[in-house]
Amino acid sequence: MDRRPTLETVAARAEVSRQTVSNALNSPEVVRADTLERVLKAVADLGYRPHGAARQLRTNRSQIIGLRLEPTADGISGAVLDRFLHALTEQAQLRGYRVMLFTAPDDGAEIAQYGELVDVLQLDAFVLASTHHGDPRTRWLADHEVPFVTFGRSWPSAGQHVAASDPGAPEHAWVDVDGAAGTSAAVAHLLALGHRRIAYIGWPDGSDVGDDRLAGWRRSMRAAATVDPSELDGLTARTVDGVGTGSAAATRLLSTAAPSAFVCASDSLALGALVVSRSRAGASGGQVPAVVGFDDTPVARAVGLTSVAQPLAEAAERAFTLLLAQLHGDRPSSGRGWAGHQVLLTPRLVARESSTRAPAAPSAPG
Amino acid sequence: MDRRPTLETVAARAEVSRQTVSNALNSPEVVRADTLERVLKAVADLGYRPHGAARQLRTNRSQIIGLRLEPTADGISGAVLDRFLHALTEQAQLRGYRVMLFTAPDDGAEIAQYGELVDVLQLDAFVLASTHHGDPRTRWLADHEVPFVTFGRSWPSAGQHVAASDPGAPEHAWVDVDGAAGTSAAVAHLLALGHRRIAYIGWPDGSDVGDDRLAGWRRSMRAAATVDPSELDGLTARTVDGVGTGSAAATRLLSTAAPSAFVCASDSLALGALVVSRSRAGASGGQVPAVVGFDDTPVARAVGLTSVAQPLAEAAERAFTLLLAQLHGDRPSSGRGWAGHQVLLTPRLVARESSTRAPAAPSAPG
DNA sequence: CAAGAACATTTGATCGATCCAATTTCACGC
DNA sequence: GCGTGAAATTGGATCGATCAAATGTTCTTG
Repeated sequence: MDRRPTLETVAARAEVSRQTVSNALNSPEVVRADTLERVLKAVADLGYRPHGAARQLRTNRSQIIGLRLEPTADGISGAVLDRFLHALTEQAQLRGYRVMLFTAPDDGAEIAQYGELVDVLQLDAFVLASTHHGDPRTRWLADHEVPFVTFGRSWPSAGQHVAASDPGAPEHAWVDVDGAAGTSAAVAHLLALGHRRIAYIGWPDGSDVGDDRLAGWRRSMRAAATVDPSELDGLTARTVDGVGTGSAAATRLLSTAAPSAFVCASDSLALGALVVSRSRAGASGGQVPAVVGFDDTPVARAVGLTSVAQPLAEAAERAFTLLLAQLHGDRPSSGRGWAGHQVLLTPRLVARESSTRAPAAPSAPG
Repeated sequence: MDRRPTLETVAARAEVSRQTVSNALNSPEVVRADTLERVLKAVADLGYRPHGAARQLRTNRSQIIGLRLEPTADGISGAVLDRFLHALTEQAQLRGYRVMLFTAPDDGAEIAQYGELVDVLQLDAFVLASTHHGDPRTRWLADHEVPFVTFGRSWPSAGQHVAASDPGAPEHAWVDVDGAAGTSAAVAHLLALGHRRIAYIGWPDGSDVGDDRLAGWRRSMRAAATVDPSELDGLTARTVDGVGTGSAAATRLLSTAAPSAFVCASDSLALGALVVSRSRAGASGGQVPAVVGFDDTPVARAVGLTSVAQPLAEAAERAFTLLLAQLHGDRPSSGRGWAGHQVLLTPRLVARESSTRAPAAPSAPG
């Protein structure tokens, strides 16, 4: 029964010292070419693999990053974080890191977990799902100088406006997807199909992400000017997320504002609108209103719903790159904070059967 | 700048030796009561936390279990593993373990990852998603004596019948959900509602899980005898998973076998059947066929689809318990293999609006 | 009250890597 | 051939815990 090889074992076989083997693996440039070759051969022959714990004990780095698994998001869009997680795991693996999971019922417990994970397992960094301004979690991490990135902007707290005059040095690194650009693209897509009265079904006021998506629709509609700006409010519905609520909102909008298309803040809402749209086809024999959702969840693919897809693989990659920069020594500059460590990605519209051409004469119903 | 406290630090403060502190934390029963108290106070005062890497270096245990993140399951049911993962993480955390993720494009790469994770990070065990008989992954793990559990039975390989005469000692520990019991419960539910002609929409032959679910429906239908056994084949549709294929199958069955209800192998198929059912209501004004899905995914909840829910939290808990047994020394017995280390859980039916009462005179349409 | 067992605590070695300083080897110019 | 500085290599100390065995303390008991 041979024990697993250690540095010492390899050293003996290559007839060099422990340290030279270590150098050959970690700083090959300081080892003479022929020695290097000999050492690497010994490593290969013995199938040597460094012992993580031993290395960690000495270097104080675990090569592990932590991620909190959110309490099962029961919306349809739970799959979003799932895909992000997958991409992140892949990225980490590719660059010599691993992802460790943990759970916590609330922010306080999450912070307690940070402490434990940093002290006991020496996790090198964390990735957080969306945070808000002044979040106790980001504060804790920053205070303890633990590198981290968030997926989702750190939105300014309610009431605090972001003005050009407010330089507000960024508090941390983040990666996010431009929701406004997404709904904007949805509007552009529908306009190109000939739609003019495009309604919006979104979430109640107060959600940063929701407000952002609404803003994109609104901006594009104003720019297109296919309806009078005063009509925009009438073309907007705001309701809690869900399929049923989506259906209700769509029904209401159809009877009060006669839109020929819906842009929705989520696939759940869109699915609700889609059901109403399609049933309308059979019932009144008229044109089926077009529907566009958000997040491109599996459901969207399944039911042929046009949806705005977040570039999750790229988000994960950029997030990890930002982490690496910190792990390699990047620190916030005193004046500008974490300026330059933010990435805003543009989502992509995936067109499917749910967004069809508009009726021939949309503004003059015959 | 104080360094973080070590055993030595605590020992000094409690005026005992290193080892006594270690004992106080790991085997309190060997430490005298008053000493114990003094030590624990010092631990609390200093906020001491053991250093994971140091412990691991000595004990050869990482207290980490590995789980491969599958390449994003793009079906609707991807959420199933997601919820299992969450429950597993929680369980592990509760019992002093952590979950580490990794990815691999295929079985070979997965095995390579095992090697790396076991050698370098000394993962204590693995949890695998469903496996088949003679799976190279389970063989590798067994050969290397790495504890593991699978979520999903190890089905006998094709062509090999499971007979009472074939003792076939179980090859490993597993936890699974009884699919047949699930579809059986669905049939019972529908029978209770007065349905007699209950059709089944499942996957093509060859999938173990699929065949199991079909068997449950078939068994219950034979037992109920509400239709002639010869009709059962006509009430069965088998198609690849998907919403569109589900719709097609439902339409076909409705015209050829006139069922009043559908039991489906997945929520995707069920969603397809549901769309057909509901449109039929409006079109022909007749009774809406009932539909039951499988997995109780978020979509089912969203659209009001009755579905069979897998007890994922319990599955995770049992899986972890089986792992712990192995981590605490359980080994396969020479004759009976891993007998006794299998858990088959019964799923639970979640009734929603999609399963309604049958027409008054189902067998005598008027 | 001494001898021996049972209990409590301490000490030194060890896990396998990296850090750091010391030492040896090498290349080059004079 | 030798001194010199740079390059290459080495050996000892160290990270912070647990193991194993030795030592010290308390409790029985004849």
